[in-house]
Amino acid sequence: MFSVLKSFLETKTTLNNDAVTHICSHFKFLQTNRNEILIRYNDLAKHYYFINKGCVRLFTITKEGQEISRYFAYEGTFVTALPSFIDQKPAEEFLQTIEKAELLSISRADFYKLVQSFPEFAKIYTEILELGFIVAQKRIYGFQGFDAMEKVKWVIKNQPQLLLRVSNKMAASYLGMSPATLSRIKSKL
Amino acid sequence: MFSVLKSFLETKTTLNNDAVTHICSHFKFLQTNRNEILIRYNDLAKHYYFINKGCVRLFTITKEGQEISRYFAYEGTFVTALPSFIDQKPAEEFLQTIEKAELLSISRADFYKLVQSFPEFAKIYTEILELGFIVAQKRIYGFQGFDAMEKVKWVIKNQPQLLLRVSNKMAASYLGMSPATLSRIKSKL
DNA sequence: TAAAAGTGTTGACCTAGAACAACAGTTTTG
DNA sequence: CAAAACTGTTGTTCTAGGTCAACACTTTTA
Repeated sequence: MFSVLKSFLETKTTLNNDAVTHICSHFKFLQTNRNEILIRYNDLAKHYYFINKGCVRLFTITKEGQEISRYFAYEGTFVTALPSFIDQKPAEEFLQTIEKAELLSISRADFYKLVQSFPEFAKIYTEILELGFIVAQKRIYGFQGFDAMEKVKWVIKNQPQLLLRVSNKMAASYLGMSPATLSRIKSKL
Repeated sequence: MFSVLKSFLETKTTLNNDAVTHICSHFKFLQTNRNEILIRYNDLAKHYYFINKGCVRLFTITKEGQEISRYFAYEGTFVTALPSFIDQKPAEEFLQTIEKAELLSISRADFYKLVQSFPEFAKIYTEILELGFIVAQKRIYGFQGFDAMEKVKWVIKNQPQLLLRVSNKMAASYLGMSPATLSRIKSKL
């Protein structure tokens, strides 16, 4: 049950076995179906989720009612509505499983307690932030000035999982184009 | 000379006077002209800069030779090519003053030494990362699905300094539109 | 398991904004 | 301070990609 998280902690840190077990003990196991909502638009993000299995999506809805995908997270990574988790303001986004998933959830209070108690765990948080920052940067800047074809090539290169695991519709909204355009582009390679 | 940085540290942390002075002693004062390049495309970011006065821009150049602005930083904030600073890989972007500026620079080694020695300074680094992350998020998601007019309104609301201090050309490239389009939109409010 | 709802693909049309160009200021340079 | 280089604005033209619609599949629901 904690094996994925354990090996994550073991490869990322030098925490000993007891510490790892102690950290894991704060996580609650969570089975979900497809399309289950974990965080709603007006919620405060109260938990951090570690993905054991499955795929989780962050998205919003425009005033016209259209879903726009922001981010996809896969097994072996942490995910939450981070700005809300940090500042405890309304998320203004949804967190949703898009496949049957197994998650480990930790409360915000426990998470920060661990950050305070274990410098090695704090390091993981810093890494999450650094990585999140870098991925966000790459995403913005990688797309700037790209036409539709270039965006698709970019995503194939930088996030190869995406087009394979995610529906065309969701991928298209992530890429900022209509499903029709994405479909046409894929047919031209 | 260190007054802006000092008051920044004092409002953000509970560091005592000695610690603040000690931290400041690691920064080197730097006067620059307009349009001076601080970090080049293939450089590794070796310094963090605190802006005493002036405005600093992060940008890249497309293969067609067009400059694309990524980020603008103003007095009282830290700036560098952060992904490069973190990973010590080539910046793949330029850091440039766009006004006469007064900067305080600290070397990467000293910066991380301070992060390690002063938990309160580490907290500042965490805040920089969190804020950087949140701003980047807002920027991506704020723009998603927006047409040109909406982007301009967004930037007026969320980064009011931008249109006032930055040339139309730079602002347009930040917003992902041509200078002509930005000009036309401004004329319609 | 039949009906209903959702998804991917393709075709026809249309529009937001890019590209190009001309010109008036403004700033830089020698 | 004259010439050269840059910037902002506006008009004209052109195109990438959006919208709408039709259809075949697939998935969900009752």
